[in-house]
Amino acid sequence: MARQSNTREQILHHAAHLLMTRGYSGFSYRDISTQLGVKNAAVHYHFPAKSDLAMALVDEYRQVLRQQTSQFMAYGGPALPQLEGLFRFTEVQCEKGRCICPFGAFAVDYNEIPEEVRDAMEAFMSDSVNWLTRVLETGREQKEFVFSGDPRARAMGILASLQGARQMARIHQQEVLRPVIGQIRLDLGLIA
Amino acid sequence: MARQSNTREQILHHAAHLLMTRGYSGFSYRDISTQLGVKNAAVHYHFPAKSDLAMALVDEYRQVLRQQTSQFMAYGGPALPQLEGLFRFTEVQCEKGRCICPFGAFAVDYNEIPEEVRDAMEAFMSDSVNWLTRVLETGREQKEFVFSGDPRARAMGILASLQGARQMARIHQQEVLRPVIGQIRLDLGLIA
DNA sequence: GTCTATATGATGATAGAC
DNA sequence: GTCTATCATCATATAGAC
Repeated sequence: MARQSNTREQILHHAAHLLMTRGYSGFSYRDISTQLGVKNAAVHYHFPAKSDLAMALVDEYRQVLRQQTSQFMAYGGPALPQLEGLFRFTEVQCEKGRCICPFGAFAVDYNEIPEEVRDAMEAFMSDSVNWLTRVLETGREQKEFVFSGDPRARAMGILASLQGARQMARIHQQEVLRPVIGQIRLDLGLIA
Repeated sequence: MARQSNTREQILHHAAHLLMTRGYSGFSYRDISTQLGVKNAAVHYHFPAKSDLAMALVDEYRQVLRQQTSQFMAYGGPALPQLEGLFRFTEVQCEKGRCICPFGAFAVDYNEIPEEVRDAMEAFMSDSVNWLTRVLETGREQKEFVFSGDPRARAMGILASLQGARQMARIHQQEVLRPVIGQIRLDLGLIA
């Protein structure tokens, strides 16, 4: 893979942050270009339309998750560290300025993004649900987790909790993410 | 309370829908005025700034929840119907064109709304958490629910699940809200 | 009291300079 | 290949007509 230009990387970096803090229709090319010290049209060179930038952002976020999950998917192994990795990943992203999930941001502006991006989001979400379902199944087989019901439904419930918690955290004065994660642990029999 | 003008009500109605489908910074006064057959400035008469409209939207949504909860808060009673009411309320809102929670929309655009609105949102969220905490506590005392751990943490977990599920539902092809609600029921001992 | 005409600035995007 | 000058359009918001 050819090395991406520095400007392109910087654009993606700033755009990812802006997406999480202001939402998709809440930031402009000018916001990015100002921080980079160039004109907004320079951003248009790297990403002709805003939807191209959206597509790149989804791809990038997808790769981040893949880096954390591909190993497990390929080789199997203990399930608990996988789950803990998901918790830590969420906590770290959440603490950085109370950022909401890029996914949540796109979900809100879902009707304003092109179908191509929506498909990528759907694929991303399917991957996430499949991965966590597999983690839960494996963990239950190996007696790491104790829970009843359908693993897939539980996977969806956990992902929904985390996503919702990240949004509530932005509004609520009180801590949200920590108790919600504690709750998930409890329901998986991880706390005596 | 003096009766509100018809135009004002209509503006609020359309704005509420637009908020849930396109997000706060995803709709404009023109979007509203066009649907009403007037000029955008007419909307500015009723709500001088967009933040005034935002404030009214939060207040309105808050009243909707109060209508469903005030009775319980005041008189006590069986907890299960309260919880079922929350589920039904969420399902109905979600089915109407896969609308996300107005709250989730505002959370994304949190950095673009004035402090006054943020305070109202915080108050709204506190009310919601307090209400559900009380429902869970009462339900556990009356043996309607069976669960372990802190009722408040569980209340936050449930609300986060529902909010996250509404967003996932927009993206995911597969059904999300139903399995997530099923999961909540399971963890409250409502399914044998 | 209610709405329309108008202003001012920001937005995404194009054509062309270096 | 990379960026700047410029555009048409849309945003929120004001001043003033009915």
